[in-house]
Amino acid sequence: MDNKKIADIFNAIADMMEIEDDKRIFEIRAYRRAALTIETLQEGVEDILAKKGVEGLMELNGIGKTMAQRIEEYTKTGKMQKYEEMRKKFPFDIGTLTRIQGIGPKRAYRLYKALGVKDIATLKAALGKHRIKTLEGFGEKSESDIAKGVAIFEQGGGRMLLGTALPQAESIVNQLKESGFAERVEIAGSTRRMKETVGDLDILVISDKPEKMADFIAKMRETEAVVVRGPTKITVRLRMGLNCDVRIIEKESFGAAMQYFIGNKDHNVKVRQIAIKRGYKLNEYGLLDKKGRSVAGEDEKEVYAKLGMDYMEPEMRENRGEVELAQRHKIFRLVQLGDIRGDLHMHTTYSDGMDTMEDMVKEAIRLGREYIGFTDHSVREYVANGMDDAKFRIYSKEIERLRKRYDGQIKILKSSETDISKDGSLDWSDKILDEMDYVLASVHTYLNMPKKEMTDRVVKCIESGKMNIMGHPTNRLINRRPPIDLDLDRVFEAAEKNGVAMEIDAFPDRLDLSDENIIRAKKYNVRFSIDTDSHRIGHQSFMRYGVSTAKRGWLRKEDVINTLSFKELTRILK
DNA sequence: GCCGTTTTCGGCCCGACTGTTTTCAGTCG
Repeated sequence: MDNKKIADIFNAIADMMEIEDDKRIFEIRAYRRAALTIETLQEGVEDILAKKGVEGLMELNGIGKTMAQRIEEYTKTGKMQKYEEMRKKFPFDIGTLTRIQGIGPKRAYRLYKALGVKDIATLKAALGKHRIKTLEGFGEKSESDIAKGVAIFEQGGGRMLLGTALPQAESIVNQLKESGFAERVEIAGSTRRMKETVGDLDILVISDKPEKMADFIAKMRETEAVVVRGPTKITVRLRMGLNCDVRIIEKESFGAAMQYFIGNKDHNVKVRQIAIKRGYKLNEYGLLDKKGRSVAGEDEKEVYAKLGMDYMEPEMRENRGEVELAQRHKIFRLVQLGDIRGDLHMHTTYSDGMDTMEDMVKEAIRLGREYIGFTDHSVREYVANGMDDAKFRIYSKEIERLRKRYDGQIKILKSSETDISKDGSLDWSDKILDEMDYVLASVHTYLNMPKKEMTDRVVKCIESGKMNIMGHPTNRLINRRPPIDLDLDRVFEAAEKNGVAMEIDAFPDRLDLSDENIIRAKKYNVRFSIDTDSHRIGHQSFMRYGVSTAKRGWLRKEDVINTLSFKELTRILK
């Protein structure tokens, strides 16, 4: 897939144009916007070109004729003329240098001109000799900031899993609430939108003691260092490796600030454009009329309402059509955590789980589940201690024992996470499959099969009529393993025809299907199952990540099979 | 360079903080 590379090139072009002539700001922005679109695209640009040509690319947000042609040029020749020409004028690794905190295009260029800095290695050499602080416009502080930026860059500096970042954010929120200096504390930013990975934490606070609040934040046990500190904003570097921005907001502006700091950039740009069309100005302090008087600000819903829009949940605010929907007053209710009645994917000590079946049952009862399904691995999954036929008998007996023991408290379904073999068959005999209440089937082996073969394998299994749920359909691991190469449209089409549900695996490093792929699957009449894939009792509370991913994919309650009553569920599983 | 319920030209979101300046450029979100 060329997407990442093309996005990097567009960003580099924008950087170089900014050095050359920063008055062409709108052209520069156009390149950055195109880069963002391409980078977050789930489909390869070469696939779009193959299917719909340059026109297909031009349907994308921020991609016009020129950008589309440049993308096509790159996919055909491996080069982009515009970029190659500009590189002659700026022959240094601007893309990498500008990823260092504290270095933008202008400073990168000056470092290159004055000190011959071309990449990280030459930058480190210049730092070692303390040459940077001697340059005009730089000083002692700039040099040490850049040194810190390099250190952060080298230890990864990447985005963190939501499942790691959110608990940290919640812990900080609780501490701020208990500090006595805050009247209200809310998480904002991508964490609030429940994006699968998070680049930093954003927290909004109402406080009438901003100085004391900032002192408190600077001294929290999680804080490693203060990055910036002003009267309304403090940024700290957390020990866990994320930056945390805390903004101190007036009560009468809190809703406007929420609106401003929750939506992604594109969502906010659109909402502000709507404000302008209606004769207002929208910023983090409020919705202001021509005379600068605030017409809304304290309440977020009020801000949207004054703009003629429905309120929408944070998970929707990604500029994927929700703005237009809200203007037409067509925002609908998304599936909620409270709608979930059961969990259909969990492991126990019968395969690779860490807790016993009975402990898992007790935890599920504690969480208020009406039903659960056990899905220990089939024999081929030997690395996960998969069960053979004999072990399945014992597993089966234990499920029956627990059904009686916890009768009236919870319903227990018998299943197995069954391997989809290389040839598309299932890793159990039909006799054993018949004993199960439903079959969850997943790909775990031969992950590198070419697209056509992999798709044939999965589609054959779906069409066998023997499976009910496809477990973690793309088998990606966020930041660690790419998805298997599937033609998802063919998979979803087969799933629709055969009544097979697609799983939304809620495990924080899976979130599979992803939000984007859910949107794609929804074009077909596919249903979904949001499951935790728990391997110990604590994992059962991962459900919230799955539900938020479903919300990000715009799912309603009726799209999700485990919102059904036990009776309805067992009926459709048959 | 993109884009369209103020349309094919003329707009394009807005502000905070820092360092090194002496009124602001650069960076970041």
